[in-house]
Amino acid sequence: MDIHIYDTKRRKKRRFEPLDEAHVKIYVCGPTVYDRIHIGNGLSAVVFDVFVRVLRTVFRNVTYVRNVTDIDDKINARALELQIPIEELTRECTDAMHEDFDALGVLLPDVEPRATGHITEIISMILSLIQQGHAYEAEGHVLFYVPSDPNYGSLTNKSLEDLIDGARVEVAPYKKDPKDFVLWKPSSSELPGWDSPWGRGRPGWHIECSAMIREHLGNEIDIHGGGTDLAFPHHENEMAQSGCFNDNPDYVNYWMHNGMLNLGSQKMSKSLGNIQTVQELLRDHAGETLRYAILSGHYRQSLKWDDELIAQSDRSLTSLYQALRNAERVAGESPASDAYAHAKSVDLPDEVLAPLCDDLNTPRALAGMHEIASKLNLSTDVKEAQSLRHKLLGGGWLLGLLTRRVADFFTRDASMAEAEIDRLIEERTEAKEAKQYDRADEIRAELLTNGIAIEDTRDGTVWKVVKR
RNA sequence: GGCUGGGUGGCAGAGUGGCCAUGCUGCAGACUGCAACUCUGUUUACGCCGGUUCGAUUCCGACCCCAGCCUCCA
Repeated sequence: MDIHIYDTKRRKKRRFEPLDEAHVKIYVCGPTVYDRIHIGNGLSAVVFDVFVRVLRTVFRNVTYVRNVTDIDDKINARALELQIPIEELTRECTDAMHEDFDALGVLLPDVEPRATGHITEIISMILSLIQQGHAYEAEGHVLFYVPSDPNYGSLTNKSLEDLIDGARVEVAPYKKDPKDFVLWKPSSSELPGWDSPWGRGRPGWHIECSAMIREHLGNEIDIHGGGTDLAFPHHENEMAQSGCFNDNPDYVNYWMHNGMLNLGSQKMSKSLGNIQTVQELLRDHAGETLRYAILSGHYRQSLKWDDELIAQSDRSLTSLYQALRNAERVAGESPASDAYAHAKSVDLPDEVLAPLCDDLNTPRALAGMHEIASKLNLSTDVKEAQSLRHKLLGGGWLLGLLTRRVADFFTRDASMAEAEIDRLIEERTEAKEAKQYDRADEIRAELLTNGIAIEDTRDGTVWKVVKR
């Protein structure tokens, strides 16, 4: 099946043609680790997680690299504030990030490089850029000389004049051109630093990605992803560095940028302070619900994040699980979607895979999931029900949903002991048989007070935990 | 100001030159002792003004509004 991707640089949807069919290479910018990640970071991770799942169903061999920025002025400031070593801060934050991503159903990338592990590669890349006349040293700094790159601005369609007009950045006196940006800067003795030809210092933000891409994926890659807020200046600068280094401005074949998550009418961002951490949200909501909420909008659109979205997502997700639960009466116990981890595209439902291949249209893929679920609810034939369930779970695998066992989904966090619930249900069944409906309803009300709702099926009564 | 991307029914959110998106919610009905689950039906949609067309929410043009980027940010 063909995959189509909206390419930020070309500003249109393009059919995806890998550089090498036998090895697809994708790189995505991960977060800077100095605190708990917020749900906007989670959005980016979930989006590319689904995209990589799709790539893997179509292509045999995919290498997915997602970096961790572990050297940065904010990290230094935060470590100072907490009075802990920088390494301790970044290690703890990275662990916490893994916890949060895992709760959102995000699989690990093949490689998760850290900036601090690539200082040698960074220095050698800077040396080459200096040799080629694209960078220069000034007062212990090394700066990229923007006028040396004829393609600068081509990713985000910016003209150099516009950049100067709108410049809010402070122009350091040692810059040859106001647009020049830092590749290397000096470190004081109390800050983390590495020896370099330009003295003890640390790398700039943009060069680390250039170096890590080259180290782990080579001089040309298929896809580069990240949040749309990174397009400028981060990716533009990265493109300048890698493009000039290789003399190939198209070293990235497809640029993909996810839209921002909004809280109220504004982008959720640490600098605005309007963030919700994944950890906070997980206190009240299942990670799978948050994932559904993220996938309910198209990745390039901004997503309005609020309680209503989460509540709707929870109900919608529940209806998918309900279809699986209903199907168990026809087709037997259901596995979780993880069982489909190694499925290839031929086994996966077209209703879900086709929209995902079309620029990752997750809202339409979810519509496909609900269409399958509706058919499953109607099915009374064992074979048909099993086949539909197979499709639903296959689609669930692609989206990273339906990962829990049905029984676990409905009976998680029960406020009563299961034995007690079973006893009351049995008592109610007896009351019903004796036509003592007042007593039966009384038991049902008592269970509901404890957050337990019951459903009478033709095969007996089942229960589930509901939000009160 | 420049550069991106948007404005769709109560809410969220796809999509299409004329035919059902989908989910949630509301209402009505079936099922049920009553409910729940499920099923069926259903209510005011396509920012505004022109143009092209037999026909536009969908194509073209103008306008209004919103968000992102132009500083660190997924």
